[in-house]
This record gives sequence, C-alpha cells and structure tokens, in this order.
Amino acid sequence: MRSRDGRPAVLMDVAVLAGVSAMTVSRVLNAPDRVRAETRARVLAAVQELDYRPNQAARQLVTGRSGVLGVVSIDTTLYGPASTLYCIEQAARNAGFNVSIASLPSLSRRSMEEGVERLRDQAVDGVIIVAPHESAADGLRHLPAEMPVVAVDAGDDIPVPVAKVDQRTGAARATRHLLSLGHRTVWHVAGPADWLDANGRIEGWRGVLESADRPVPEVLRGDWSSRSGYQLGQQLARDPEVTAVFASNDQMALGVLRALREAGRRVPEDVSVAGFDDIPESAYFWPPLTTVRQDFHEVGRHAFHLLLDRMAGASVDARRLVEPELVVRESTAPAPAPAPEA
Amino acid sequence: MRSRDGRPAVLMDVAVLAGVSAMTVSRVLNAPDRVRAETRARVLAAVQELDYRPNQAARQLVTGRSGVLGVVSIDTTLYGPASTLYCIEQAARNAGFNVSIASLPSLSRRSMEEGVERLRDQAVDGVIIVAPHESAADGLRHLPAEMPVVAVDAGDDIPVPVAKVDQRTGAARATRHLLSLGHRTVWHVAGPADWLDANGRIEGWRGVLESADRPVPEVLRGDWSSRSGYQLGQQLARDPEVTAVFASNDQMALGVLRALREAGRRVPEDVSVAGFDDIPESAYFWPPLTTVRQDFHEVGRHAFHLLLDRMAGASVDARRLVEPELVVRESTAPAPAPAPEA
DNA sequence: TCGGCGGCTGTTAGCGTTATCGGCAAGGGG
DNA sequence: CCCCTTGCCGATAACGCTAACAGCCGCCGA
Repeated sequence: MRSRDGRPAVLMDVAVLAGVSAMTVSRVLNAPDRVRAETRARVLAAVQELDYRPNQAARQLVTGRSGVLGVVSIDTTLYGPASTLYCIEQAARNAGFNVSIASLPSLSRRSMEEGVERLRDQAVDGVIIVAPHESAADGLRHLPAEMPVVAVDAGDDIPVPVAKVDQRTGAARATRHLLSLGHRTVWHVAGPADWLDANGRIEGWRGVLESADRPVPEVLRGDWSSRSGYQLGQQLARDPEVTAVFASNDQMALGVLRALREAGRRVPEDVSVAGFDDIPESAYFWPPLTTVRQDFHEVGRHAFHLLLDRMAGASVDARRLVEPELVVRESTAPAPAPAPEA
Repeated sequence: MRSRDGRPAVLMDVAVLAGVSAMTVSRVLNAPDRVRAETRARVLAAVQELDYRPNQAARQLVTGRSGVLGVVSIDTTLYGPASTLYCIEQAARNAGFNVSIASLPSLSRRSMEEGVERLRDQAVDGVIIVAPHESAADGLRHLPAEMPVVAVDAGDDIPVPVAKVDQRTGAARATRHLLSLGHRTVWHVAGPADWLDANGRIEGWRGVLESADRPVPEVLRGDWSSRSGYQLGQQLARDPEVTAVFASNDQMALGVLRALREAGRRVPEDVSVAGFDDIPESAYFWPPLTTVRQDFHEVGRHAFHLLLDRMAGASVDARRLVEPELVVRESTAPAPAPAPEA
C-alpha cells in the first residue's frame, strides 16, 4: 500500500498513520529501546503497511554516513583479487554495509587516486584498496587524510593498515620443500617486477637458497599468464641442470608444465614444479600441482575488520598477516639421480 | 584550501568566494551554458581553490537520482560472472556511473530479491542481474516495477531486457565440429540442472545430434568444477564407445582430460574433448583445449547499454544475443578407426 | 505538598542541493 | 517611446531525515 498518490511513503506518512511525530518514527528505526513498546508496535505496523523505506540520501545528509564501503581493485578478473573482493563483500554485507567498486584500468598512481576520488565523491564511509603494486604504494602515501583506508597486499612503509598474505613465508615453504626433495637448487619463474607479491615471493625463494648455500639462478620474469609461463618454460627445458622450478602463480606453472612436457622432460620424474595460489583447477593439472594456498577469504575478512577498526579511530599501522599453506601434490618428487658422468 | 574551519567546502562557500549566488554555482556545474562565460570562469576558479566537491546525498535528495548502478550477481569468483562484472563496471564508469555490487550467497529467488532490495534501499538508479538460473527467473518476474532492471544470461520469458551469449549456437558449433571429425556421437558433461547456460548448451548439443540422426547419450551432470569433470570423466573412460566428449565448461573439461589420461585413453587420438568458455588457461591445458569462446566483455557492455535504454524508458523486451565462437585447438581430432571386429 | 527526576514524545532547526519562479537589464520591433 | 523578448542571475522553498532541546507525565523522597 502506498500513500501520497502512489509515490513511495516517507517518514511523515508513517508518523501520521501511526499517530505519532516524525521523530518517534525515526527513533523506532534507529534506537528502538528509547520508545515505549506499544508505540513501537504501532509504528512498525504503519511501516509495514506503507512499505516504508528510509531514504538513505536524506539520512546521509544529516548523519554524514552512507553505509557504503568502497573497494578499489586491479583487474577483478584475476583469481586473487576476485576472491578477495568477494569476501570483503560478504563480510561487509553481514555488517550492514553496501559495497561499491572501482576497478583500475591501469596500475599507475594516478589511476589509483582516480578510483579513490570516485568513491570519495560517492561519499563512501571507507575504502579498501587492492592494488599490490609498487606504484600503488606511492599513491597510498598521498591519500586524503580524512578518509579511512586500508590496503590489501601492500608494502610495509605506508601509513594505512594492511592485510596481506605472507608471501615470503609461502615462497620459502615451497622452496624448502623442493630442496628437501634433494634438488640442488630451484629456478624461479616470477611475476611482473612491479607487483609486490611477485617480489615478496622472490625474496622468500632467494632467502632459502642463500641460507642453504645454494646457487641462485637468475630470476625469470613472467606476467602471470600461462603464456609467459610457457615461454619461460621452454627456456628452462633446454637447460639439463634444471630439476626444480617454482612458479610465482599456478597459471604460469601450467605453462611451464606444458613446455617441459613438449620438450620431453617428465614431471615430476625429471623436473619438479611448484606453483602459488592453489586455484581450484590446479589439483587437476597434469600432474596435479604442488602449490602454496593463499587464503584470500581470510585476507578479505581481515581487510574488512581493519577498516571497521580504522573507521572507529584505530591506529594507522595495524598489520594482519595471513599464513599461506603448502599443498603437496604430484608435480614435485625427489630429484633424479645425478647424470652418470657427474 | 578549505573554508569553514577545515570542514570541506560546500556550495555556499564557493558562491561567496565567487561573489555569486548558490544557484549560479549549481548552474555552472549542471548547465554551464546557461551562465555567462566570465561568471562561469570565476565560479570554476573558486571551485578549484576550495577543492569543492558536490555533496551527492544532497543532490540525490532533490533530484532523485544517485548516479549509482547496482549489479547483483552469483559467485563473482567464477570466470564468467567476474568478467561480465568487470566490463559492466568499465562501461558504467565511462558513462559517469558508479557501481555497487551484491553477490548472492545462494541461488534462491529469495536471496536474489534480497540483493535487489539491498540495492534499492541504497537508491541505485538501475540494476543489472547476473543470475543465470531457473530460480532467478522466478524472482525476475516479481521485481519492484518502478526499478529499471536488465538481466544477463536469463531466460526469454521474463519481463526485463536480457543480454546473453547464444549458448545453443555455441554448443551446436562444438558438437558439429566433433561430428564433422567423424565421431559417431558426442557425450556431454553438463553443468548443474538449474543453470540456464547449462541447459542451453544441452539443447544445442542435443539438437545437433538429433538432426544428424545420431544416438543421444545420457547427459552427465557436473557442477562446473574440475572435480566433477574428473569424476564423470572416469565414468566415460570406462566406456570404449566414447570417442568424443563435450564439456559444458573448461574446468570440467580439464577434469575429463585428466580422468581419460589416467585411464590410459589418449587425447585426442582415442578421445576428443571440447570445452566451453575459453578461459585464459585452456590454451595451455594438455592438450590445448578446443573450446567455445564467450565474449563476456561484449555481454557486459550490452547489459549496460540495455540498462541505459531502459532507464530512458525503452521497452521491456529488448534482447541482445552475443555469438560465441569455436576455438579449435589440439584436444579434438578425427575419430579413431573403428575397432577391427566392428 | 512539592521539587525533582526519569521515561517518553514532540518541536524546531538544520544538513547541501536543485526547481521554480521572478527580477533586472539590454536589445529589438512597432 | 513603449512593450516584449531574451539572457542572466538571485531568492525561496522544498527534498526526507535526525540532533538537540524542550515539554509532559507520573512517581519518588523530603
């Protein structure tokens, strides 16, 4: 049922129908226990009957809060960001927030600031930034001060709370796993140079090799795509020294697998391969991929709660590290016996 | 620079600084040509100097428009919905809209209506629904009438504009391709029964088999996951009759590939396999997967423009079909010679 | 009996914008 | 010379809600 000749009911309509003042209706909705039970019931009945919905714009105009959170993110088509976004959204919904998104067309500081601006103009109550790039870090240092912001997977030297997966530990675990299988060293197919995740994994990998006193092969730079993994894999396949490869994500690992196979090198008998992410498909690669599972959902949840804290005034240097987990499958195996003449 | 002791500048501050009335400032922002160039310049200078940003809530309160579009979608972690969402967002941004999302935790009509409600309460100007389910169709028939809505990948008998990929044609192409390679018939690993896409593909597949007068094997139901493809693939691998399999998405095709290989059946020499979607990885499966490419981006764009039209009052039964494209790679090959005793 | 206090509800005054109407000056036609 | 138009701008009144204060009533203790 509607009042006012078909336009949606407003607070005043409810008040009239319930025989109370507008303020009382407002109270019923925002602080129910400050209204006598009987009155409250009458008001709620009126609300129901008129199918009344509070006008958020009006409420926001006076309270200054919109109940909307913003997420600015790079390519939400990628598995990681998509999962993180999804989980942020779930957490936010449960807490009564809506979520607006701003996908970044590029990785520049400028583009990131544009995304934040757009959200700010929309008057979001806070922003979560999913932009694991060096260049983004730059932007994160020049944010409008009054806006609560947290970052996902950002560096450590920025003035906003950060939720992230501990990339170094993850990479270290994968690398140690390969060494423990008897491989002399481990080659690394990395992600793009401006991705923090990529660099964190390089550090983890290199750290283990160095402290175990192993040779550190040159880093091979991919771009996260299977194609790049394939191309670099072809390179690796030519070198008979290579018995263990750690790829910085599962897609590149897939490319490596294919390149090795095409070159006649068996996985895992001749070469072991490990990935990173544990995308749902990797258990069905051939062979099933040993990889490092990142709990993106956990990261999303953490990010959301950090933002909540931040909005409540918490300090700017909170950090939330999520531990990744090594998932051993069939793409890694003991190193082949050294060639006879060695 | 700020005015009013540090709080953000409002329209009135700009007006005072520029020596004009508030209304004139408003006009400069919304209908620039109705203001003398000189005045406009003065106002714009003041805007700049005060770093003035219009308060959207106030504007919305009086105009009734928010400049925000809503997208309600199932699991945005899946490749298809994620791509569609991404592209909707791009298109919306370019047209000056923001986008809010509501991911659905379940596929029920109720859950979908909840998503729409949430967005409606947020006062979005329109909604795009990405919920390719039978159950969603039900909900689509009971939407608040005054809200502009378009659907992605929905059925045909609903009262909202629809943008979708022509699933039947896609499936038909894959099936015809396999028949043309000499296979007697084609087995089908389908998606969940309540997904429209899954059913559309079944129809396309069945249609081709029937009109070519081939036996129609029983449909095998998966759940889109590689795991389900793997399990059903094991079943298929046991049947020596099976020489061609069409899976309803690439993930399940991956599972099928693995099951066949484990059972000792070579792909494509013994069995041909085709998928659907053309996810970025499928070119690096082993063997590289023949599949049907869906242009999700195109769908996203269409959906957005349909919504724009709808908001402008266009009819409710607009339809936009996107043609999918067969991508032939190495997982399909001519049928093996019939067994000697046949 | 009265002041005071606590529980409940109403009144008033904005929040920052745009719609609407109206005014004023300059210019053009009768 | 006057009237009417046209171009530009300003005053006022909403839009729908809540913060802040004010008022009423009944009950308590003094």
